[in-house]
Amino acid sequence: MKLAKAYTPSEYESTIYQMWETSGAFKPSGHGEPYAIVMPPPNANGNLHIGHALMANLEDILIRYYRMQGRDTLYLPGADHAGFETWVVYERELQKQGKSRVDYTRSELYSQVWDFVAAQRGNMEKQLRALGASADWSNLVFTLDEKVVNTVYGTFKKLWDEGLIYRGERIVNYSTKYQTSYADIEVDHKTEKGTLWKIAYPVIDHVAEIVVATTRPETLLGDTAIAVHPDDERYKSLIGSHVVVPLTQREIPVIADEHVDPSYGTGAVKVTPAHDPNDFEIGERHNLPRIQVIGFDGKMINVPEQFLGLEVEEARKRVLTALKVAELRRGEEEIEHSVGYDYKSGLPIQPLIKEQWFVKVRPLANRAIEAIKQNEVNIIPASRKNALIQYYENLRDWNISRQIPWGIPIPAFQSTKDPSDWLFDTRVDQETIDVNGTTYKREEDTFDTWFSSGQWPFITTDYLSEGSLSRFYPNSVLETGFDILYPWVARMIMLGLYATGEVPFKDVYLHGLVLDEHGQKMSKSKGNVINPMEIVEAYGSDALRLGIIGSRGAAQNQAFSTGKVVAGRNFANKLWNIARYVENTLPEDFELAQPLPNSLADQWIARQLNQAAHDIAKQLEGYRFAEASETVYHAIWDDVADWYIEASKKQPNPQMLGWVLDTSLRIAHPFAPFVTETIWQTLGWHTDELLISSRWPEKLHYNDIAAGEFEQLQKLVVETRYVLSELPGSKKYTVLYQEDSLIEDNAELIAWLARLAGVEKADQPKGLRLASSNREAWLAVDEETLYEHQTNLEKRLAEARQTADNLAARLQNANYVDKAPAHLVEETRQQLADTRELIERLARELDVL
RNA sequence: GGGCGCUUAGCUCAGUUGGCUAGAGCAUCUCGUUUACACCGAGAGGGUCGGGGGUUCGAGCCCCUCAGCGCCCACCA
Repeated sequence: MKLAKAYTPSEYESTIYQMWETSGAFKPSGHGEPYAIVMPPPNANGNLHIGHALMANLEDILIRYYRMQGRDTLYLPGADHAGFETWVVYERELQKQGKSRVDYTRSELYSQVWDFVAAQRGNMEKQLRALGASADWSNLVFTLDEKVVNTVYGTFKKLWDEGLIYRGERIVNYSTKYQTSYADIEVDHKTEKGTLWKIAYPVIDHVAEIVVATTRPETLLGDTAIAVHPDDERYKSLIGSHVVVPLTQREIPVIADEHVDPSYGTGAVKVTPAHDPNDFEIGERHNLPRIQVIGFDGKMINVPEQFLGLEVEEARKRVLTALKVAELRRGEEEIEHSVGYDYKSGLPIQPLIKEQWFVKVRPLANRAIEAIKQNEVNIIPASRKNALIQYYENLRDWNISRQIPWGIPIPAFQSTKDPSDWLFDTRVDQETIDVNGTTYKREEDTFDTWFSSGQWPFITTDYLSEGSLSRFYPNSVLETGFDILYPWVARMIMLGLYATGEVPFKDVYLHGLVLDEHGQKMSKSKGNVINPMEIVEAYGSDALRLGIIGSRGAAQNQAFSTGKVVAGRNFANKLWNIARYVENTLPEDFELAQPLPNSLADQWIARQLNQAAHDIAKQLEGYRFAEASETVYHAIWDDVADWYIEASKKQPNPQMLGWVLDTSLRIAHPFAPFVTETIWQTLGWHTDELLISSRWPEKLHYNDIAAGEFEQLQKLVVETRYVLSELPGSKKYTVLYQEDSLIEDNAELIAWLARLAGVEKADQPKGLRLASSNREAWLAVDEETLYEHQTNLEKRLAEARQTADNLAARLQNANYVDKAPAHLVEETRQQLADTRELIERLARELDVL
C-alpha cells in the first residue's frame, strides 16, 4: 500500500484505534513487571473537557512507553457516577417537570437518576478512544458497580468495628440550597469585607451592660451565654451573673472560657452553640443549651414572631433595626473576615447541628503522613509534599454522610426503640429490618463520593479479593489534576493504607489546569471553553497530544496554545513525508534486516537516535513530558529529516534508511500513536506485530570517530550556507579544498547539502576561507567579493579573540583549575586550542588581502 | 494566620543534583518552484533570565531582601 501525499488524521484514526482494540493490545500482556495506571474516572454521563485530554494524554504516553519497554501494562478506565454533581443536574430536571425530591422515595429517585445517567452514557468513552487512550475497556469500572459497593461496605465495616466510625451531633457545613451537608473541603472560604456590630446586653441586677461584637447579629436570637476570658479584669466581676438577650426575654449566663481573645472586638463573645463551630465547643464545655434559630431551609425558626420564617439576610437587617430602636447598638466597624460559601451554589454555607456519620481521621492521617515522609508515595512536583503533610496534620474528622439519594447508601440501621442503637447491615434495599425482635430503620443518607472513590485503586484491581488484576496494586503512578490532591489523592492514600496496609500507588504526578489561550481559567459562563473533540477533528489526535503536553511542567497552570497544536500537526505530517520518501526510495520488496552503518551520516544518525531513545526514556521515567516530546521532535525533524535523509540521497544505504524510519516510529509512538501506527501498518514491514505492541528501540552499534567526522562536515556545510546567504544573487559557487581526504571523500555530499556547483581540489586555492570547520576549504569568489567580505572576516576575528581571551582568563584562574571537575577544565583547554587555530586561519586570510 | 507557585526572546512557555556561546513553538526579516513535505527548505535578527545584595572558580538554578501577579489551606467572634 502507498502512502498518500499528505497525512489526513481523520481518515485513519478510528480504524487504527479499532485495530489496537480488537488485537487485544490494550490488555495486560501477563509478562514482565506490572505497570499500572488507574484512570481518574470521568463523569459517566458527561463529555470530556480539555483537562481530561491532558490527563488521558499524559497517562497514555506513560502506558505506551512502558508497554514498549516490555512491562505487563494495565491502563484501567473508569466511569464516575459523580454523586453530587449528577444529583444537582438531575434535581434541575425535576424542577423543570415541576417536581422535587420530596415527591419520591429514595429508591425511586435512585432508579430515576440511574436511568437518566444510563441514557446519556457512552460519550466520554468514545471521546477517550478518539484521544487514543490505550485503556483496557474490558476492565472498565463504574463507581456504582456491585464490586465497588461491596468493597466500600467492607471498608466501612472495618472502620466501624475498629471504632473509627461514629455518628454524632456536630456542627456541619450545610448547604441550604441543596439540602445536604458537606465535608470541610467542599466549603469555599473567601476573605471579604464585613461589618462587626457591637451590641449591648443588659446585665440583670446590675446597672451595667456587656457589649459583644459579632458579624452575625441575627444569631443572637439563639444565644445561650456570653463568654469572656477568665482573666479579663473588665468582666471578672460579672462572671456568673446573667444578661438579657436583646429582643427576647431570655436570660443567659456570663461564663468564663479560655477560648475568648480579650484583645479582639470588645473581649466579650455571644455564644450561639447551634450556629457556630467555636460556640458549639464552648457550649459542650459549659453544658449550654442549643437553640437552633436557622432551619435547614435557611429560614428563621424558634424566634419571635416578627422574625419567623425570614431568610437569614433579611432577618439580619430586621434584627439590626430592632436593636437600633431598642437603643442597644454600640457602634460598628468594617473588618476583613472569612466567610464559607457553598462551592456549588455560591450561597453562604450555614453551620448547623446535625447527626452525621464521621470517620476519625487522626490514625489514618498519621499513617499517611508517615508514608509520605518515608517516600513510600512520591509526589511530583515535590513542592506539594509538604503541603500535603500539612493538610493531613490539620485534618479534622470527616463527615461522610450526604443527604442526597444519588450515591451509595450508608449501610446502617437505627433501632426504633433506642435511637443510640445502630447496626451495620447491608440490606439497604429494605426500609426496616428486624433483628432479635427489634425493628431497625434504615439510614437514608448516602456516602460522600470521595469516601468510595478514595478506595478506587484497590477496588478496581480487586486487590482485597485477590482477583486477576491484584498484581497491579499498588498502582505505579496516579496521574491527576493538582486541584484534587486534597479531596481525592489524600483520601486514597489514607484509605488505601488503612484497608490494604499498602500505599495505593508509588508515584503521584499532578498536572495543572489548562487555561484558555489568554491564560484565563476556562468556564462555561465566560464562553472560553475549548472542546478537545473539535481540536481532534481540526488537527488530529496526535496534534492535540503533542500540542497539549509541550512546554508544560508538573502542577503548573498553562494556557492552551493552538500554535503548539499546529506544530504538532506539522510534525505528524513531517513523519508522514519521511515515510513517503523512504517508501518511494526503497525497493518494493524491501525487507527490514539488521543494518550496517557505512557512511559517516549512517554512523552519526545511529548515534543520534541511540541517544534520543535513551534521553526520551530517562525523561519519561522522570515525568518530564515536555522535554521528552521536544527530544522526539528534534531527533526526527532536525537529525533524521534535515540531515540524514538529505545525506542519504547521495550516499544511500537502504537497510540503514529502513532502520532510521523504524526507530523514528518507535520513539515517536507514545507521543503520536496514530500517525506512527498508520505508517507502520501501511509499510507492512512487520506483518506479525503492531507498533503499539513492539519494543522500544535497541542500541545500534556505530563508530564514534566517523560520527564525529560527520559533524565536521555539518560544520563546513553550515558555514558555507551562511556565507552563501550573505552573497548577492543566486549564482552557484564552488568550494575549493587542499589535501583534505574527508572533503575529498564526501565532495558530492557537501556540494548537495550546501547547494554548490561543485567541490574541487586545488593546488593553490583562493577565495573566502571557510574557517570555523577547521578544514582546508575555501569558497571560490572573485576578488571584488572577497574584498567586500573583509570586514566580515575582521568581525569574526575580533569575536574569536574575545572568546580566546575569556577562555584563557578562566584557565589562569587557579581556583577554577583546582576546583572545577577535570573534564570541564580539559574541555576548556581544548576550546582554547581550537579557538587559537581559528584565529590563526582567519589572520592568515586577512594577510592575503 | 499559615503554605505554595510564577516573573526567562514580541507572544505562550521549557530549562532535574550550579558547569561550554540560555532553548522551543509561534511571530518577524532575507533567500529558495532541489523529483518526501510550502503542514516545506536554507539563513538571520531578537534575552543585562523582575530589582538589589550574598555564597561560589562559576548562579536562570542556592541563600537573603524588595516589588508585581496568581493559587491553596485555615471554625478569630
